[in-house]
Amino acid sequence: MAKKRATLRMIAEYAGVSIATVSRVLNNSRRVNPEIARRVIEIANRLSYRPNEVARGLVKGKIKTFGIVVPDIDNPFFSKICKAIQNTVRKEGYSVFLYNTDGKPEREKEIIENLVQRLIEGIFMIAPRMNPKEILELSKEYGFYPIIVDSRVENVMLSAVWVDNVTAFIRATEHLIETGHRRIGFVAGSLNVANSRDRLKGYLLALENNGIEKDDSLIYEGDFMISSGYKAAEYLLSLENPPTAILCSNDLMAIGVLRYLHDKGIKVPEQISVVGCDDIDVTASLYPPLTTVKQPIYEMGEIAAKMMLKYIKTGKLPPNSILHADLVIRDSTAPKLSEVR
Amino acid sequence: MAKKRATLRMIAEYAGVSIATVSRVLNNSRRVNPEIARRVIEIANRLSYRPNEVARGLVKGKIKTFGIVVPDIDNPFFSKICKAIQNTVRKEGYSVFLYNTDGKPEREKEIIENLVQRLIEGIFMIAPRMNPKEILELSKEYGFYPIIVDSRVENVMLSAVWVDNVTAFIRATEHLIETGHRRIGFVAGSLNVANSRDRLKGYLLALENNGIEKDDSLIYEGDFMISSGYKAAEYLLSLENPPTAILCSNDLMAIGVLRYLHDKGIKVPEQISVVGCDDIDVTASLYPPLTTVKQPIYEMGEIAAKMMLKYIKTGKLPPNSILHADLVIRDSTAPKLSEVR
DNA sequence: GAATGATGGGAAAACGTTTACCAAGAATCC
DNA sequence: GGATTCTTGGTAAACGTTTTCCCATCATTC
Repeated sequence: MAKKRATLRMIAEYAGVSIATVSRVLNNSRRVNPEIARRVIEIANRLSYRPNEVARGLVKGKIKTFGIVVPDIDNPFFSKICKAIQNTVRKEGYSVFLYNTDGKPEREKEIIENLVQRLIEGIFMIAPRMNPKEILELSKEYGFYPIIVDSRVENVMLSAVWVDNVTAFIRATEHLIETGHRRIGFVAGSLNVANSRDRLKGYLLALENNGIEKDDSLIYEGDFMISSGYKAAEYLLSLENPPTAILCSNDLMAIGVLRYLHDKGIKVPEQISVVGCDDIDVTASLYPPLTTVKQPIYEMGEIAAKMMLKYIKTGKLPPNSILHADLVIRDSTAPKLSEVR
Repeated sequence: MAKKRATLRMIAEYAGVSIATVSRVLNNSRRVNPEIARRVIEIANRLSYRPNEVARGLVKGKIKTFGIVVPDIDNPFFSKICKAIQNTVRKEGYSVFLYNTDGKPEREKEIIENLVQRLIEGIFMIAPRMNPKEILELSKEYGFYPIIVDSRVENVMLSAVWVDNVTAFIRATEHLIETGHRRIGFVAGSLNVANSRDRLKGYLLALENNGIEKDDSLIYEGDFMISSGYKAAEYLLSLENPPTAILCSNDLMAIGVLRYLHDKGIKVPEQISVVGCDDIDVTASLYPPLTTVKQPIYEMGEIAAKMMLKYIKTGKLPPNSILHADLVIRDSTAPKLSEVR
């Protein structure tokens, strides 16, 4: 059973040298006699020595690890970001702690405190609920380095990567307007999330630019889950004057919308157009394939990871990175019914 | 900037007592004078003291953390398991390291070594590629406690939770047979995964039980991703005598199959029936809603986590847990075309 | 050939905890 | 009232590293 793990001490004893020498050989942090080095390495291999990262962490005051704080790992958008981060930092020998907040702001602080106790070097805050200032303050108080992912931060000394959601949603809305729609339903995500507000803003700006009066009854606040898309569609179609197109703040809610429309036998895009956002993997395989705002998901995670790594190496705050999202037009949007007639 | 974090030492100094006393108060590991205790706690709060988990880990020889090793965190099936594990162990104060293997067996060993260096208490191996015996050996050599999730293990002293895939796929296949299908295509997952082999076995047993001769050309080995489902459908429909139903080893591949059928204008279920497996969230919202083998995904993760926690507490190997998977019949299956005529 | 410098090794402190052991006083027992 | 046990606080070792300092040796320089 579980033999005792090899330690520097053991190796030192076998090799007849001091612990310091062994450490130096194994980290080659200083030149040592090649003959001794050879012997030490040989013994270390024989004992299949693995350094105790915890002990190392204690003396270094930090451990080669980052934290990832994410609202919902079960959301394919977030899981892809996590995958990108994980894949990227792994190459530099970093591990990651994963924490789910279930979108609860109070959990975020709790988690950060926990992570700091573990001497992590940095924290990826994915779509955080806390506002940037609070995060900045905590980062100073506790001494960790935060990177904000998928959330706009301005006028705060914080590194972040996000996509320009306002422009993207102007584009998406205009696509609908161009194809003749004037009553466009909007299914927002939780409005305490900056992205949701930006997407809504893009939608409203596009309406304004095109001289369409905004109608609050066409705006529904969901929570990014399939079920809330379903409810949103139910609500929007129950209006006296229902929309001819529905723009959703993410694909999951768009899937819920499609589901409701299928259930009611309403044809997409013939009777109503639907647009999503994210372009998660299933989106292209839905029926009909969904027109959606394609977010550079993997890229966003990768960039965030690289920013983190760069900061660790140089100690310099990397500049923010603002990504662009394209609209990809598939088969869920078409000219408004009346135009077709 | 980043003030010095409070340590036991600092508290001890302020309170005019020894470090040991402070430690005892904060962990209330031994009775101390209530007056002193009060003072210590008060000071600890004032300095917003957080114990250094790394130092604690070093002396205890372990850190309150588990590792999760998963083939692909971006697969909704796995991400839900991870979420369940995370949610469950969190309540007992445990954190988790997350590692993606991309399904590469050599990465598994590498990751395990890395985790062990970090003094984790246990590792969740989700759908591992390594075989159980190897895992058992490693666990003894390195001294960690493994739990196998979503993979059958028999005749090996290892705790595991999995679902009875053979029975589930007998049921799924028989559903198809009952509705009149005799040429049933099978889209397998990678056959180096035990689950894939079990599902195939269930399919073959059902055919045998019903006197249907097996036809190897109807079996296609995919890799669990949407794209391979698409390719599988392409292949199966190119056969001289194509199947009238397609049974898939997971939902993602079934989505790919549906996608291909839509592209070719083949109606589901009128012209061909499709069955998936997993019942991931989108499944019910596809068009048509997919008939699928519903896996108790969250439950599996939760049970695994509870087994782990129990082991940590009692030191006793919990017995394996074999879960049942139900077929949920939705709209993607129907009597074979010829029966309808 | 003495002074200087470079090299390579070891001793020990440090990181922040937990905990075994010790000591002194209080409480209990007969 | 003396012996024993209990209580409660402190001292210091231990966990496994890294790293600073020091020292001995040897080479180099004038």
